[in-house]
Amino acid sequence: MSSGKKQTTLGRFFTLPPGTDVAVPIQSKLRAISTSSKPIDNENVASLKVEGTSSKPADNENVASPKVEGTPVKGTAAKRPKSSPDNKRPKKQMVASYSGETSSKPGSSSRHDEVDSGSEAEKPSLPPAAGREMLKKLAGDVPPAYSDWDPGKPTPYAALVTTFKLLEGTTKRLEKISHTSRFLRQVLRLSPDELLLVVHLMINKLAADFEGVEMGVGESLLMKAIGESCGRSLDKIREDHRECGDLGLVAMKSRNNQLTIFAPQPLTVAVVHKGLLDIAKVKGEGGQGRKVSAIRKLLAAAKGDEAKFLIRGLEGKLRLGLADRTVLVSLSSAFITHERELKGQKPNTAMLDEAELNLRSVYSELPSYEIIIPAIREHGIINVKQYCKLQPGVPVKPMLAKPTKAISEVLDRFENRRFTCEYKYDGERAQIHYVSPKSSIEYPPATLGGEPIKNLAKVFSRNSEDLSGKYPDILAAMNNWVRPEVESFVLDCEAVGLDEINNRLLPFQMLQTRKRKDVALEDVKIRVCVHAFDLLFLNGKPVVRESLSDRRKLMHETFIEVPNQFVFARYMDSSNLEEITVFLDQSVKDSCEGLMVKMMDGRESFYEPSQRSRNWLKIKKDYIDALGDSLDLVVIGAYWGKGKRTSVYGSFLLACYNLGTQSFESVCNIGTGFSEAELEEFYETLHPLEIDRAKPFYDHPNGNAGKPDVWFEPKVVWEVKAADLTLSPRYRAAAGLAGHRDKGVSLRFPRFIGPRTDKSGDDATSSSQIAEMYLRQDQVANKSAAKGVDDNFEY
DNA sequence: AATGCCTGCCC
DNA sequence: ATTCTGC
DNA sequence: GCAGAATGGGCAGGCATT
Repeated sequence: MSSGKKQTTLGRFFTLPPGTDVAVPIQSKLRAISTSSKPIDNENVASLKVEGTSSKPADNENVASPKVEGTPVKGTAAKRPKSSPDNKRPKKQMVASYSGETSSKPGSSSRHDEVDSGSEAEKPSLPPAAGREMLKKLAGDVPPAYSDWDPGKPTPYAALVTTFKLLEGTTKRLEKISHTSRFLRQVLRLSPDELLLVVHLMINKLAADFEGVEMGVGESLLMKAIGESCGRSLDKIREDHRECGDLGLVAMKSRNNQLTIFAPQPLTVAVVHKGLLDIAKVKGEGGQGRKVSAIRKLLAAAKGDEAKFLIRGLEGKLRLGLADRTVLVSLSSAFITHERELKGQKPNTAMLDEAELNLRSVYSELPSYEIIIPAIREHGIINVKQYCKLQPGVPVKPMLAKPTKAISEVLDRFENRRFTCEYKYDGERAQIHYVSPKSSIEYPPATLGGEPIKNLAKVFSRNSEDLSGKYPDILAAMNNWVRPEVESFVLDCEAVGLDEINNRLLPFQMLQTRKRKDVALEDVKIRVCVHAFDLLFLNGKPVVRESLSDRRKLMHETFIEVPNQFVFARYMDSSNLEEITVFLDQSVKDSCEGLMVKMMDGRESFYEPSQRSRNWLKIKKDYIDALGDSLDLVVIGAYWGKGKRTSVYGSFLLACYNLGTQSFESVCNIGTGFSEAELEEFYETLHPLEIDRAKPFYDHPNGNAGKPDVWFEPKVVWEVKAADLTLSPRYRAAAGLAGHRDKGVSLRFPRFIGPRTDKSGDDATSSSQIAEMYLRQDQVANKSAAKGVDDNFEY
């Protein structure tokens, strides 16, 4: 199933007004292939059960191994192979035609493949034929999809929406880039001053993340607005939403059924942007009502698909298969093509590649379109590098890590390279920026119309939010650990909660209770220790293109460790499997999540997230098969899926079994780990088990909040994995047994591993086992060991 | 003033 | 966060 | 392997309701 298909897939009972082009729901087709809907209630099912309950052809790999009864703890659960590729049901052919376009051959590689293929000296070779076709399109042989508006006049919102529709019509990334680039070029040609606005609407942002502009609008308010705007009841809207899994579609449908008396003024990109900004700004008493009426006003001016994308934008999910990274590439192509066009020429492949590499590298240092776009317009995409450099005040996108399933995988990947292992701390990412008042350099403003930066101390989050107001303690202590001669720096760290009494790190759940806004130094209750692991900028110069080995050295020379305030992340440089294993174990004992593994030398160790964002590896115990907490839980409810999960269950409510009270206590929802085929299958097998209401022996809060859309007979059991067990205000599992009067236990990062067809509902993991697993955890066990009896301690 | 619901943001 | 999927 | 889109628990903060 591809994203393009999903976006246009509608619910089972939902129909659109005539003239709306929408793909046939795949589910109906897949369901026809699926045969058996026999409930899984048989106790004596042995090895062949999996086949009995699915439409899969016989396949030796699908034999579920029997499992020791009654021991659903760590690592004992039977492993169930995932469906092998040849099991997959035939996929629907995608209809992705637009103006005579022939799509490129499947399997053909693109120039991006070439660029990413990883050699140290990467000079892309010529792409194969299909790629060249695409490049020609990028270079502008095809006329714009939306006819030109008057130059200098506002960009019609309809033009953007036309592009969005084209994007929905294909799953191919190169085609998406082509459409996007073509439209951006049109904007550059006709209304260049609006390019920034357009790009912002494409990535669905109103301002830089660190400016803290919040929409304050979610599903609830949107449903209200759509209902009011179209004169339909909230219940009707909810019903539609359940059926088509997308509020944008609901809005479009509702508007199309509505008689419009006055033809509204056509929306422009600028008007929409301003409208959204105004909605975001609304605050205070009666604010929600004012937000709703502002949304209504925008909606009233929206025609057809405009309503769909307006609402999707407000919901924060455009579902275009187009996000930051693809826009970045499209933008580079648009600029170079536009620049060449002005000279009556076209860019060749090398130029396109150069432009892309340039923009990626610029964005890597200074991820702010607000600054980059005007700079490119002024200096050209080839020269812009000199003008846009990493600087304090603009948060860098952080390097991320790829999960690895075994230490041996790490060794394979980094074979013959020098690498380092660092503790992976369980806190909050903190990118610390600093410019000393004594600094001789003045940095450009971080935003359009902002002040130049002379003196600054800020903390940014993993997602570039400004956390300075949350961590006044970090900022106030900086003079303890920054050498006085330091002029400026950007430092990548993890802020971790500190238990000073026991001299340990606090669990994340504890750190989370810190206040967030405008915290005064005296009000800090949870102390924090900064664990620094990388240096991105020092004394006026970016160091992201130095090797990690050099960056680390610089970092150690520049800062002073102060116990419990500022330390360097603990690390070990070894390629020895056994030593790494020991270090991993040690990290867990020290309240960490596992290890980060990073290359030490060469290009691959640079800090360039837009070039290769997942160049680091992470290894945690629960990634390793046969390690980590595994539970067998009963499916007692489900929620309707949205977006690409429309018309199947998108997530499920799971429970454990309390042997004493003979009741099923809710543990968690689960929504990841399923293949699309499995989601289809589970809809088939669970739908017949739906019941009107919760069983009296289901223990789950009564409120509307966590109530599933449907309840089930307690028959189906699944194996589920989690990183940790946590105290829960919301779930009932082992309530009271974990040493905290009313709180139950839930799972951190739960994911689906496989069905346990050999188990019936009351064979599920029991409440007491869950309590035991919770109490056994290092952080819980060690805490009371150190502190003495401490069972009434409340988080 | 207390409670409940919603949203955004951490992981 | 974790996981799956098309390219 | 990337990029995108599904989905998790749980907290503070802000508004609405009682």
